[in-house]
Amino acid sequence: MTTRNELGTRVSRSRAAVIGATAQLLTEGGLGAATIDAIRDRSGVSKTTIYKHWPNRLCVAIDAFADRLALDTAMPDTGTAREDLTQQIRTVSAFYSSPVGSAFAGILSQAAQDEDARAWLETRLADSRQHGIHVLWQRAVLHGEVRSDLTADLAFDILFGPLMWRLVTGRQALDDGEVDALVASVLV
Amino acid sequence: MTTRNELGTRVSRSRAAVIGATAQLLTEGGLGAATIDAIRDRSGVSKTTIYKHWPNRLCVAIDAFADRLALDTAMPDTGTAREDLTQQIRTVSAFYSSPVGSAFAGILSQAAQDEDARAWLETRLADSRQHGIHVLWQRAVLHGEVRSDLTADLAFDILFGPLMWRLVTGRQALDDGEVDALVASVLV
Amino acid sequence: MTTRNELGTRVSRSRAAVIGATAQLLTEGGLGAATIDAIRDRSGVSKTTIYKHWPNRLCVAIDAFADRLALDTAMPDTGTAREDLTQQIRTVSAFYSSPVGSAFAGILSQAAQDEDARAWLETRLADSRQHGIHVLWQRAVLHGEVRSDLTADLAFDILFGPLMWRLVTGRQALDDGEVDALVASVLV
Amino acid sequence: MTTRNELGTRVSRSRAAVIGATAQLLTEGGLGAATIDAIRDRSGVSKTTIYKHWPNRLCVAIDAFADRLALDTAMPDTGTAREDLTQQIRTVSAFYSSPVGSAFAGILSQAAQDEDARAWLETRLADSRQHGIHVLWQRAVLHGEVRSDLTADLAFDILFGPLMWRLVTGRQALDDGEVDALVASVLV
DNA sequence: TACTAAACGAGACGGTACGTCGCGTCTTATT
DNA sequence: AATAAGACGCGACGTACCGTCTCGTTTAGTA
Repeated sequence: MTTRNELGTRVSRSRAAVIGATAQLLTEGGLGAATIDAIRDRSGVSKTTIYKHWPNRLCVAIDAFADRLALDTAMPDTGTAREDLTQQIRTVSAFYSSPVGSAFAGILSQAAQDEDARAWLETRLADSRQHGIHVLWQRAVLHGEVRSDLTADLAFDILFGPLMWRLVTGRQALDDGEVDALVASVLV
Repeated sequence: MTTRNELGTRVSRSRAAVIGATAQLLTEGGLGAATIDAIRDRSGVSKTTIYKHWPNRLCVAIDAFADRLALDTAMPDTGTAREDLTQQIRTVSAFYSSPVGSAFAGILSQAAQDEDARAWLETRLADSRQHGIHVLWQRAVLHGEVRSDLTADLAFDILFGPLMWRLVTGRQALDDGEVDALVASVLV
Repeated sequence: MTTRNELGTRVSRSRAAVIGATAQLLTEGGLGAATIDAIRDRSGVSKTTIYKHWPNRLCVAIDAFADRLALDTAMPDTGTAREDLTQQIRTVSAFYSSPVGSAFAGILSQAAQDEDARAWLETRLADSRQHGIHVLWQRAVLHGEVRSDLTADLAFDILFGPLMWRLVTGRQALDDGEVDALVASVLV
Repeated sequence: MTTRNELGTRVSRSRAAVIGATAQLLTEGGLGAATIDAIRDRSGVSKTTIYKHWPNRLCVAIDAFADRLALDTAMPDTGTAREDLTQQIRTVSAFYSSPVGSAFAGILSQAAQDEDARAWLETRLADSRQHGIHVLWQRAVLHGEVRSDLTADLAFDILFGPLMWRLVTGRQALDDGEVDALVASVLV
C-alpha cells in the first residue's frame, strides 16, 4: 500500500495540526483571527505546506468549521419525526451560536466572492449541508407530518435561515420555545 | 445656523458623491470592490474627507446600502395585512438578491466583529431594521391573522432569515409561490 | 513651490534612510544581507514605501552602491594625465575591494537577468559609469600619451576589467606597483 | 572494486544526467533557470540524489559550466606564442559570451559568498582556472615576448578581466582586432 | 472686501496579511 | 547502498488594502 490516508501519515498529521489550530483561532477571535501566519505559528506547520493542502485561508477555515460541525451535531433518533427535527434544530442552533459556529456567517459571505472557497464549501458540506436534516425530513414526510405546500428546500430555508439570521444580526440563539414554534412552522 | 446639512453644502456634496460611488462599486463587484481607494477614485472625494465622515470603510458601505434599501423597498398598502406582508417580503427578497443587496451578508458578518460598524448599523437601519415590517405586522395582529405562538421578533426571523439564507448559500431568491408559503408560516 | 526634492521632504528622508540602511547591510553581509525586510527593519521605512520608490531590492542596492561610489571616488587632478589615471584606478580599486564595492559583482550579475535593474543601472551609473574616467582619458589623449591602437572603450575595459576580475575571483586588490603596470598597458 | 567511477555506474549516470540537464538550463535561462527542481525535472534524477553528489545548486552549476568549458576551449598550438595566446583569448571570449559562459559571472559572484562553492570552484577550475593559459604563457616567457614588469598573475588579470567585464556590463564580446590589442598589452 | 476657519485634495507613510518561490532537509518506499 | 517521490520548514519575495499623517489649497461665511 503506497498511498495511505490514515492517521500517522505526515500529510494527515499536518492536516490535523492545521485544522486544530484553525479551530482554536476561530474560537478565540473569529474568522479574522484565523490568519495564515497565525495558523502557522499555532500549528507549527509551514505556510508552504498549508498552501499545498488548501488553496487559501478561507478553505482552511471551512475545513476547520466542517470538522467541528461534524463533531458537534450528531443526528438524533428520538422515535418521533417532530421530536427529531426539533432536537436537530436545537443542536445546530447551539453550534451556530458557539464561537466556531459564529464564524460561519463570515465564511459563507466571504466564500460568495471566492470561486475556490465556493467549490470547497460544496464538497465539504454538500451532503451534510443541511446537517443530516434530509433523513429526518424524509421520516416526517412518511409520517405525513409536513405541510403540503412546502418543498424540502423551502422547509430547510425556513428552519435554518432564522438560525443564521439571529447569528448575523448579533442576537441570542433561539430558546427552546422558539425552536418549537419554528419547527411548528413547517409541520402540519 | 452656520453649518447646514442640506444639499448644496460642501459636506453633503461629498457625502452624496461617496455614497453614490460606493453603491456603484457594491453593485459592480460586491463588498470586496468597495475599497477606500476605489471609492476615492470613483467619487473624487479624498480619503481624508471620507475618513472625516465615516470611521471605516464598512460604515461607508452600510450607508450606501441603507440608501439603496430606502429607495427600493417602499412599504406597500394593498388593504389586507396578508397581502401587504407578502408584497413586502417579495420586495425585500428582490432587493437582497440585487447586486447591492447581496453585499448585505458581507456587511453584516463583517460588522459582527467591528464595534463601530455595529453601532453604525444600529443607527442607520434601526427603525427600518425590519424594513417597515413592524407596521404591517401590527396591522396583521389587529386583524387576528397571526399565529398566537409567535412573538413579533421570531416572526420576523422566520420571514427574513430564509431570504438571507438563500442569498448566503448562493441560491436563487424565493419565487412568488415560495414567498406565499413563507408568509403562510407566520399567519394563521 | 509645491514639489520640492530637497532634504526635508518626507520622500527624501525615506529615500535617505533606505539608502543608508542598505549601504550598511551591504557592508556587513554583502548583497545577500540586503534583504527588503532587513532594510525595512534597519531603516524604519516600510516595505510599501520602499516598493513605491524602487521596483525591487536590486535597484535599492544599486542606489546604495552608487551613493557610496560617488562619495568615495572623487576625481583626482595631479597635473599629469598618467598620474591622474593611476590615482583614479587606485581609488576605484580600493572602492571595489571595500565591503560595499565587493557587492558590485553580485549586483552586476543579478542585474543581467532583470530588466528593471538593468535600466536602473543605466540611469544611475550611466555617465559616471567609468567613474569620471572619460575626462582623464581625454586629457591623456590630448597629451599624446595613449596607445594608438586602443579605443577609449577598450582602454576602459583593460583598466576596469582586471579590478572586477580580482574581486570576483576572490583575491586581493591590485597593489600600487600592479596598478602602475596596468596603467602602463594602455599608455605609450 | 565494487564502486567504480566509470561510465555505466549508476552514480556516473546520475551525474551525467544532472550535469547535462543543468547545462541545458543554464543555456536556456541562465543561472536563474538552473533551479534544483528544474534540474530534477529535466534530468529525472531526484533531489535526494543530487544533494548526495553536490552540496548545493551552485556547485552543480559549476560542474555544468566546467564541463562545457573543457569541451569548448581546447588549447591551441599554432607555433608562435603570441598567436597561441591570441587564439586562446578569442576562444575563451567566445565561450564567455555563449549562453552557458554568460552564467559564469553569476556563478563567480554567488560563489564569493558561499564557502562550499568557493572550494568547489577551486578544485574544478583550479589548474585549468586560467584555461590552460599557464602553458602558453610559459612559452611566451621563454621566447622573451612578455613585458618584464608583469607577473603571470597580473598578466592573466589583464587578459581575462576585460572579457568578464564586457560580459558583466552587458556588452558585445571583444572582436578580433580588440583581442589583438588586448594581447598586445601584455607582450613586448 | 478682506479675513479666517473649516473643509478638502493629493499623496506619502507604517502596518498587517496575503499567496508564491526556491532552497535544502527529511521520510518512506523501491530497486 | 543508491535511488525516487514528494512532504516539509524556512525565509524572502512583491502586492493589496487599511487607516493615519502632513501639507498646501479652496471655499464660505463673517468682520
